[in-house]
Amino acid sequence: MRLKKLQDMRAGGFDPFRANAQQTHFSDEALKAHVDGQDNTVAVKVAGRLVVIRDMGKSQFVKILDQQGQLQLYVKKDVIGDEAYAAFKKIDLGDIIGAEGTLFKSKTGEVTVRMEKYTLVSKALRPLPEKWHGLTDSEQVYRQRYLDLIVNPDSRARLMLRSRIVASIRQTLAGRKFLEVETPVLEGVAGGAAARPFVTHHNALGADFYLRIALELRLKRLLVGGYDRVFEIGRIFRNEGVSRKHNPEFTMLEVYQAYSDFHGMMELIKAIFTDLCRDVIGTFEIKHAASGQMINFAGDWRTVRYFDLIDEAAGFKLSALRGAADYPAKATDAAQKLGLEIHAGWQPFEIVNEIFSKKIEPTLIQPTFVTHLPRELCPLAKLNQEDSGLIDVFELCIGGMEVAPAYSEQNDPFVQREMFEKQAGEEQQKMDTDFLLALEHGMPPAGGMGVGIDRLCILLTGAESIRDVILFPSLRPSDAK
RNA sequence: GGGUCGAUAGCUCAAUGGUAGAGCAGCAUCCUUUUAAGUUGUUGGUUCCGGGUUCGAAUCCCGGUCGACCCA
Repeated sequence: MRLKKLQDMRAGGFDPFRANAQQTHFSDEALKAHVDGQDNTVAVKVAGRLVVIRDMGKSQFVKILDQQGQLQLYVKKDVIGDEAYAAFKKIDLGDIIGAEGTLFKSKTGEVTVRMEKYTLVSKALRPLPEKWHGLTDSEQVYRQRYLDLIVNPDSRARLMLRSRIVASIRQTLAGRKFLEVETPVLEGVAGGAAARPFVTHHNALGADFYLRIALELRLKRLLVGGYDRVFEIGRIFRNEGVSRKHNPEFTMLEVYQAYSDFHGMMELIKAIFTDLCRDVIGTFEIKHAASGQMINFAGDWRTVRYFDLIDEAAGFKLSALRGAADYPAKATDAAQKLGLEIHAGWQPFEIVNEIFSKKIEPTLIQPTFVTHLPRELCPLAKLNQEDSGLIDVFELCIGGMEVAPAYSEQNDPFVQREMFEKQAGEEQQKMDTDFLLALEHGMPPAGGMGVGIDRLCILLTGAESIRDVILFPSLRPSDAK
C-alpha cells in the first residue's frame, strides 16, 4: 500500500527521496520561540517524522518528532489549499516531512505550528510500532534500536544523556589541560589488564593481532614521551561473558596525570562527578535502579581500606594473619562461613578477593573509595611504602559496582618487570616488553585512573542494564528478514 | 557453559488438545482546535524452525534458532 503511494507519487513527477527541507528550529526551540498572546507572529521551518495524526476531516492535528522531541502541527484545508490538503491526507504515519508555518497556542494551550507549506522528504514503507505500548520486545529494541528511539521516549532520552555525559567528561578534562589522544585498537600484545582478548589476523603483515583490552600501556608510553596529562575515551574488547553489567565491547576512559598519585585521582573523579551532576543530570541524588536506594554524590565520599572491609565481613582480624602460615586456611574458613565456594588451587589473595567481590562490593551503594588492595590484584601499581604487600590504589565502588580503579602508577622498571614475572593466580597480564623498555627511559610519577563509561551511564541514568546505555549492544547474529 | 521463562497479525497481547481473536496500525467512511481524539465499516496469520504423539496440535513430547532473567 505504502509502496503504491510512492509509485503513484513518482508517476506524478514527485519523488520524496529526491526532496529536502529546511530546518530553522528544532522542536524545543520552536516551543520556546512562541510569544504569549501573540499567535501567528513567529515563522518557523521544522522537520521530522510524523508520529501522530489526528484527522478531523477538513483539518488535522499531527505531531512530528525531531532530535529534540515532538512538535504539534495544525493542518487546515483553508490555509494550505484544497490540492495540498488532499495530498497531505495521503501521507502516512512514519513519513518524514518538512513544514513551514507560524506558531500559535491551541485551545488546550499547546504551542503548535499553523502549517502553511509542507514537503514530503522521505517515505516510510514500513509501519511504526504501536504508539501507546511502544516497542517492548527486547530483542527488537536492541536489533532495531532506531524503532526504539522513535517510539520509546525513555530510551531516546537515556541514550541522548549518554552523549552529554561523555561531552561533559571531555570538558572537565580539557579544562584541566588534559590532552585527548587516540591509541591503537589492534595490538600485538593485549596488555594492561587480565582478560581474554579477541584475536584477528592482518593479511598483509601476516600476523595475528589482538583487540585491545585496556588503554593503559599505550597511554603510559605517552607519559614517557612527555605528554604529562593524557586521556583517551575508547572502545575496548574483552572476549568474555555477556550480562547486565558486561558487554564484549565497552567504553573506557583512562586518564594519566604526571606528578600526581591516587589521591590526586580521587580529587579528579570527584570533580568529574560534580560537573556531571551539576551540568548534565541536574541533581546530586540519583536513584539506584537495582536497590531503589538514593545515591548521594554530594559531600565527602567514604574512604576505607580494603582489608578493613574484609575484616568486617569476616568478623575478626583476618588481615592480621597475612603472611602467617595458617592465613590461607583462615581465609578459606572465613569465606566458607560467608557461604562462598572456594576452589582448591586458589591463592590467599584470590580467596579474600572472592569475599570482596561477592560479599562487600555489592553492598557499596554510596560512592566509596576502597584503598590499599593486595599487590597481586594489579601489577601496574606502586607498592605501598609501609606495607609492600599492598598497593597505592583505590577502587571506586558505586551502586554495588566497580566504577573506577585508580593507581599511583608503577614507574620503576625493575619492580615492574618483577611484578609481571611474579604474577600469581588465574588472572595474569601479558608482559609487554616494549612497555618495559619505555619505562627504562624514565616515566614520571603519575596517577592514573580508568572509568567504565557504560557503568557510569548506568548509574547516572538509573538504567538497569548495560544494554540500556549502549545504542547497539552485542547480540548473537541472526538472519535479518 | 548450566538452570528457568519466553517467541501467535506490522506493534501490544488473548485463545481447556477441537473453526486462531482483540486493541492499536492499515484500508474505506463522517467530522475545521485534537491530546492514546472520536464515529461507522473492514482487510490482515508459514502460531520462530524441524521432527514426533494424536482422528485432530498455537497448545503435549523431542531437537534446533533467537531473546530475557538467574547462576558459573
